[in-house]
Amino acid sequence: MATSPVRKPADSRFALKRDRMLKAAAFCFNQKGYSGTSLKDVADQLGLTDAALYYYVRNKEELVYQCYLRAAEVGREALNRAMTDGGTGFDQVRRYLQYHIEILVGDHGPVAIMSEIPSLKPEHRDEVLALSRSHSMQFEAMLERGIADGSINQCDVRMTGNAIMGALNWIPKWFHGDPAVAQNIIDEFPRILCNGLKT
Amino acid sequence: MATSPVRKPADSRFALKRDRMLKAAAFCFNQKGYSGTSLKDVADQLGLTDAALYYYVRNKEELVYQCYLRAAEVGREALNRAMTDGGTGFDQVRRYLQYHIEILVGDHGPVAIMSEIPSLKPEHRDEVLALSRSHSMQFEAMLERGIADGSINQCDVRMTGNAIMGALNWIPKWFHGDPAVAQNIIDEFPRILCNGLKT
DNA sequence: CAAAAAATTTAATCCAGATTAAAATAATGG
DNA sequence: CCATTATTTTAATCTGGATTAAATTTTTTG
Repeated sequence: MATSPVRKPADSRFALKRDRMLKAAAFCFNQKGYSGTSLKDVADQLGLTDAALYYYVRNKEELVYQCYLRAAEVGREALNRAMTDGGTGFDQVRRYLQYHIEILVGDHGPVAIMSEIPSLKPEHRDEVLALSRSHSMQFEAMLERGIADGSINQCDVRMTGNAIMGALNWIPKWFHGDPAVAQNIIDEFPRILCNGLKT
Repeated sequence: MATSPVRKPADSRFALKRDRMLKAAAFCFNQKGYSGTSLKDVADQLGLTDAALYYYVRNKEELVYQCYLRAAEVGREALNRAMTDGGTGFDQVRRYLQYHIEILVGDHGPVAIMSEIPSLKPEHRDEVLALSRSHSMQFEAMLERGIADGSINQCDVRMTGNAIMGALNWIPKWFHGDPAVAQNIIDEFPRILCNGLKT
């Protein structure tokens, strides 16, 4: 039962296809919601049959779950990059937004909005909820560091965080892949969302 | 076939119950999405049977449709009140946000987020889409007036509008009716969202 | 190339939840 | 109190779409 020695090409192809699938799913979920998209919708995007998806994922619920995990990771990475970049709290917030948005609208393909966490099965729901909360808390902490170092105005970090996250989370609802618009978002959103934070 | 003369009590009761139903539906839709909520979910909130809902509405699709119409009207009213209030563009934006948010989180009960417009049947979809676009355009026009009168910073009104609307639309995703939080949102959100607009 | 493994499809099955029709109950008006 | 209308429930039906199993095609490997 020791893991088979190599199997490089097959595995990497599997991972690649699975990735494409998750992105196709994210795209559909963002448009029509989790329950609103059928597996056929996702399969169509890939030129596959709905049944084929089961080769990559246990069931539909696991598909959202994986999408949400990926979304959480994308957010976490943006946050981490921004923190290691250093600078004032304001700088970090600004960079976090830049990084996160670049991925949301960039070639990494669509990232799922976590808008139907309640539909996940309890264990998954709890896990994703924890990830989501953790992300919010880290962002709020970042805001607080900015307030402490004087780069960000005194404010209610909880509400400010909710406002900014809302603006981010809503992007996939109106952005549909036009590269010109993507560039516009990348250029404008970090500025717009940070403007109100300056001291 | 002339409309019956009076029938006051019955009609008003019908309208009232129908209103409650729309709010219950909006609540469910905001949590679990349109396709994700069953008619039973909505009926349970009202202490009714799922079949009873058909007395008030033709079918499930019409339920969302009505919810979205109400949401559109609520937004339009907030916008109109703000405009008739007058003042600088900035003042108007600020008041619009205040009015709209007060209704979103206030006693008027939950207002549906228009997050699944694609699920509507074509005629309804087009109509709601038109209302939604009209709202966005009016809001952007308001921003432009602010820029023209010097009360709002030069900015990309399209993106700024998208950012602010996103923050608003996301509120029902994390606000679940706690009055203390509601007050907090009312107090903070208009300030937060307007802060970045000032000249 | 031939066997084995991987990937996908075809063809059922199965079920939650929407919808409907008929029956039952509640409210109202004379 | 009766008759009528309004409201709700009970009990089917019907269907889209998830899921599964078996068969088929494609790819890999020795």
